[in-house]
Amino acid sequence: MNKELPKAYNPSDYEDGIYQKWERSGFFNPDVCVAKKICKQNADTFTVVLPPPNITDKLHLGHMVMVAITDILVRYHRMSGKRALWIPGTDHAAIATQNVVEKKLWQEEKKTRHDLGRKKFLAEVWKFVKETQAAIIHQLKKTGASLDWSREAFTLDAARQAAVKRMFIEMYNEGVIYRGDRIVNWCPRCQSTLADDEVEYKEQDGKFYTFKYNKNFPFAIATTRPETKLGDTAVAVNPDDERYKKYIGKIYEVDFCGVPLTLKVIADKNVDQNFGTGALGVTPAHSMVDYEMAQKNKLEIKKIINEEGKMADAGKFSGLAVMEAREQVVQKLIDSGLMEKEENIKNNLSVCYRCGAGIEPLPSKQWFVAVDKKLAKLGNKSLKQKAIEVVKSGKIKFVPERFTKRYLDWMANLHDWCISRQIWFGHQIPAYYQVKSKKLKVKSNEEIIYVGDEKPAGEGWTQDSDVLDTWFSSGMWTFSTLGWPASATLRRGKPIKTADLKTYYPTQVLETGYEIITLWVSRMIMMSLFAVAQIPFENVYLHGMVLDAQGKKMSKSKGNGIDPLAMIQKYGTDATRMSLIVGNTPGNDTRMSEQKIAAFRNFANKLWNIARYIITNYELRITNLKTNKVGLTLADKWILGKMNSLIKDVTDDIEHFRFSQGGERLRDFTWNDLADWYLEVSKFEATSEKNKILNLVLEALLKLWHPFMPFVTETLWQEIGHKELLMVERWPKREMTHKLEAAAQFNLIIDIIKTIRNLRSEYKIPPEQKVKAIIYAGKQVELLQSQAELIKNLRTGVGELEIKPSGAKLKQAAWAAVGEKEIYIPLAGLIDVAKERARLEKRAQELNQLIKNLEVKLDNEEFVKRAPKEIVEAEIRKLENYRAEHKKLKEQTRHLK
RNA sequence: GGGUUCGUAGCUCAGUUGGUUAGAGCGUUACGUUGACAUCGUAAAGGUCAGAGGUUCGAAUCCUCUCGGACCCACCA
Repeated sequence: MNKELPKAYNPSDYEDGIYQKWERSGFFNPDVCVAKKICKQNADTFTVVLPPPNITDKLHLGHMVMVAITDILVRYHRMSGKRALWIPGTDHAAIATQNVVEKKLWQEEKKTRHDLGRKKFLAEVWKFVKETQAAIIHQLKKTGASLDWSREAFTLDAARQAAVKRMFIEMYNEGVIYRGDRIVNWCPRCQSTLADDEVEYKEQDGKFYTFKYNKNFPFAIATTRPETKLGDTAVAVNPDDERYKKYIGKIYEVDFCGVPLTLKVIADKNVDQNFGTGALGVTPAHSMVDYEMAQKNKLEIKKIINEEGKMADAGKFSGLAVMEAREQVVQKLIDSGLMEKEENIKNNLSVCYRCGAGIEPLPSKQWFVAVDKKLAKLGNKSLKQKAIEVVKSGKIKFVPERFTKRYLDWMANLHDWCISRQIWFGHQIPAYYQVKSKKLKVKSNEEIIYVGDEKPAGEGWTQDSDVLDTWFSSGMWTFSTLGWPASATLRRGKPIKTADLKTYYPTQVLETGYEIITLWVSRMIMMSLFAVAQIPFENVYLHGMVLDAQGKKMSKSKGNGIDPLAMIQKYGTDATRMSLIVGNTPGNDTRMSEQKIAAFRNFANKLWNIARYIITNYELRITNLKTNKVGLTLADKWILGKMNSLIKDVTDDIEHFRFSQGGERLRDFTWNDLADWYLEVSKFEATSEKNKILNLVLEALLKLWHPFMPFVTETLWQEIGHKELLMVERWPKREMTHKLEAAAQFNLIIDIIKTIRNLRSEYKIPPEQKVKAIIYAGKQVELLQSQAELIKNLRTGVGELEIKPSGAKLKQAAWAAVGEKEIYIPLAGLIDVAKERARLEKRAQELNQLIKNLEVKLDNEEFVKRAPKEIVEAEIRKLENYRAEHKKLKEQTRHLK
């Protein structure tokens, strides 16, 4: 006996200490591994960047899925001798973070950001950032993530700020970034633009008006917003619409409610002939769709609603609120007899997700990334073309594959990416404007633009007050974390590599959620291709979302998230991780329940007790683990064979991202093969080789389990007495040849034992009563005789065991067929003959049917001709087996009389 | 409206390119357990693989449609 271990594994007693040990070892950093000769200088690299969690919130279970899966990969590759690097970091999440702080500020002090001013407000934001950042990092460590903290990054730290600035400047100089007009979603109350995904749609009752602009205009149009018609510059109809064909191309000067308009009739196939009058007034400045039409047809853009949500440049309506203007326009149309119809309809109103105010689409100057611009450095292809190419050619693979299609579809329809945001927190755009004259109020097109690292010398320069879309900086995450750009080596037009970038790029896997393929994955691909002329990662593994027990999305706003830390505290990190891995297949959502975590807590304890049993009963840390083949029992060969194929299968599973299957496979081996059978056998087989085999199996098992359950395995590894860390032990290889024969033979023993137990249970034989078992073993006599003691010992309650080569006459007996063998256990007086007969007859009927079906099948010429040979042969064998079984059945039924 | 995807045991999900009698965990029920483990053991019950049709010697798996759910995109002028 070596050492006392507690009866149950209590994770919280060990986890923090283990993580500290790992961290202090420095082995999370592959450079340290090389320096300490854990892996070779020139070993392959395996790099992953952690998708940086938003600092708006603590981690939820979705993050933990990501961490668990990636940690399996990283730990596996580290143990396989690679230079494994996993880079941690957090995302500043510009809009989201600013919103959180603004909300807090309003709740606590009833102040807006404008009350504080930019500088003070940003100080508040940074205070918040520091707090949540620390919480997130604490959580990441609790999950056991083997992240290299020496390379920790933040999308808004100094290095990343420099990188972002450089990227912007480079893209601007290449003409990929430009400034232009665009319709934005403007919230008049928040005084800010909203991203498309921040717009919510609310169904409401509205009115649908049909009217003519004036008497001179030949036909009527329909709209829900008559006041915007003051900004119309065209009327669009379907090119196939017979009613309006003759008007296409004509220009009308009309007086609309006292405001002069110039309207061109244009054709657009997106106009629905059956909706309204089949004609619509085009308002380029205040509708996204209309703006696009205006661009296509080179129409004038007339802005008639201002940032306050009031009419402007709209004749006598100027200064009115939008709703007032609508009422007046409607009244005017009715008075002049132009209104043809007013219908009540339901329509979707765009509202601000934050304040619920109606959104006004407005034209505004924004910065864009041109995705269609052909670039010399990309071989005269555009970012979009290149980004499609690298996926189509298979350089970047998606797991599961179906998301490739989603990516390609989305990319194909990609428009220029608007990267400016009218908020304060984030990367301020490194563009400076100089107005020609301070006295004159100049329009934007009279500004001089300078884009660069510093404010240029001279009078009157002001920096663009906008900041960049948060995805701009996170799009650079794969290379900005690896030291891009090293300003010293910076050369425009050439791939730039610093030491890290050279060594660890491109990364191997990106593990993320499928919901951000479009937002993030696509941007990373484009930006990496632009900046370093390489793909950012080779594989994109997409996990599903973690849903709550009701199948609802866990979200901060709903507050239905399960706190991972609470689960870790209660059940341990390993159990929590396993519950997220098993039953979670790529791309599919998974529901989470505490019960499932509890099940894996039980399993961790099982593993603990397996090790505890071995540690307390056997000598450990034997240096020479080479087993002597002569001394091996059947069970030994069996478990070694099983272990051998386990190593192969689990390795294969991890390599192919089948984490759930790998975990299940390991659990089955550990629980069903090792604990239930081999350890039980070992209690009765005190052979000389047992010690070695148990050492071998336990150590290999701990290694295989380590990526999945790092804490309990490392703890046990230490308890065994290893000074080195399991984390950097070498991944097991198949060492023994696969003992197929032994496997089949021992499976037979297992079947026999199970059968005896079943019979005892079925016939309610009390446990203390010994029975006599007679096995008609056929050709397996020798084998069974050699295992006779084992069969008696393994809780079968067999007192006397007879093994006979062939069938003898039976009296009253229960029986069971085991493969081709039979076991008879004469139990006079205890047997329910009627029940047994019924069972036999039922089976005989089943067999009859099966045989009939097979005969029909084999008579079918088509089948014999066309089915693969092996299948036909298998079917013939099957038929023979069924017939044999049937024959035997009949005989046995006779014995039961 | 366009697209993607899913529907398998009471619950949560596996089921690799079609191929013997469709699996696991949890839950349920019964029985058991003083020596690694009540965080345990042995077993049982529970499935016309959403429905209909088709392809095939053979379909949970491929195709079409219907029903139901999830998500993404577009957005009703």
